[in-house]
Amino acid sequence: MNKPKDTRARILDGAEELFSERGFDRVSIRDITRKAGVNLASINYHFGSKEDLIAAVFERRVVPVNAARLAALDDLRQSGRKKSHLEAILEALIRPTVQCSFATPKGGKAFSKLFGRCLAEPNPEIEALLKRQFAPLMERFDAVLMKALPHLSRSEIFWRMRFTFGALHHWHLTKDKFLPGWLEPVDVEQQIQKLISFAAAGFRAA
Amino acid sequence: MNKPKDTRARILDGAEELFSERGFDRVSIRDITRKAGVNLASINYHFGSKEDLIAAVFERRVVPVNAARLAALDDLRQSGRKKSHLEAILEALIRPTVQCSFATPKGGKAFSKLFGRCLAEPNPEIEALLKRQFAPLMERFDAVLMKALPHLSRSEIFWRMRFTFGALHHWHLTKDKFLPGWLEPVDVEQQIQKLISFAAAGFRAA
DNA sequence: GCGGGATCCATACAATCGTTTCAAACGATC
DNA sequence: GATCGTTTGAAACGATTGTATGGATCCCGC
Repeated sequence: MNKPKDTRARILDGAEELFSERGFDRVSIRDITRKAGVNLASINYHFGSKEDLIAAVFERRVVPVNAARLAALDDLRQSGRKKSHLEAILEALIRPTVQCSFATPKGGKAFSKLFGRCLAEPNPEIEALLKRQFAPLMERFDAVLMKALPHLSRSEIFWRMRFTFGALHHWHLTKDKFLPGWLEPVDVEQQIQKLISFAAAGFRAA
Repeated sequence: MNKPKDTRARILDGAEELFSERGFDRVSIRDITRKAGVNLASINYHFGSKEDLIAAVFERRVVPVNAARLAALDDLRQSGRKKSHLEAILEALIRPTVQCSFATPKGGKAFSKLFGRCLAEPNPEIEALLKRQFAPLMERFDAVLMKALPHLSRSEIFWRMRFTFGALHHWHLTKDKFLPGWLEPVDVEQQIQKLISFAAAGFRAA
């Protein structure tokens, strides 16, 4: 068994699942190593500290998602006409996360909650991480949206962007919580579409 | 100094501020008692446990806010015509929290963050508290919205309500975070209006 | 002014936290 | 097969956590 090299990966997987369920502070080093079936000291050996493990777990998911968002934005600029559809811009923001949340058989559920949780975490290091990962992203979306909606002020776009992000964030965080029994099930595409059309209408409000 | 009776209140105030800044898990009993200038044992004496203190801090703010929401909904039904404005319904949901967030000179900032944080907390007791406080509220809003928007299915209303709540929640949580320097300042009424018009447009989306 | 319940205080407790240590086991290289 | 750096293992560290205890102090009704 116990292949030599995958200790790192097993820690990351176990940590992601536990973090997404309980948050960073309510999961101990011992919980993670127990779940991953590795030695207690291996987290500090491979990652340096718990904080650094958190950052590694976080970045493993967020970096590719944000890269996909920027790539979608680039595709939009190249292929499309001068002014992009509002819906297409919002899709570039929304689709990568929602898709990733539904995707990987085990990581999906964890990713969704993890992603939502990071935005709510009081941990100052996480906050710095967020800023680093999202500041350039937001600038790009700001610029594109200002071209698509020239009648809106920059501040107005900022707030509507924040509301949109809030809807997306809260959906991730409560993805499978507080759901009433009568609710009709939705697949990935329907969920993406619901988010896009809600946000697009919000951006188009008078 | 040290009036005899206000130890409880000083604990609640100090705890609220600290909780809202750092979250429940990153604040110790000792942090709270130190800030409140009271003895270490007084939290367990007055509240029983840290969990119970959290519940007390939470309910002190949320109960009156949710009561105000339901009262606003009642006013709407009595004074208005059979079908209520969508905007008026959303105002009943949004105004109490935003107003409370801007209101009390010191509690306002804390309330806003505290309120946003509760919705993101992994603590299972907080989750139960939330369910107890918000389940009846959501049912009432569901019913009113179904009358106001009869062409939407119940599931559709559920999701748009959740997106709206997400925008509101995220606004609370990041109220004074990640704000760019060029952003124009907004007062209470403007902020409420922005939230309402965004959400209303989302509810009216095709 | 005195008894008694409520409150406060200093301190101790057991448990758990993240991290460190150092020796043992491993894997590749020559 | 000896030797190297890398990885794992069991145990212990000091610090911090929430809570419990028992005596001092206060306040109010009699």
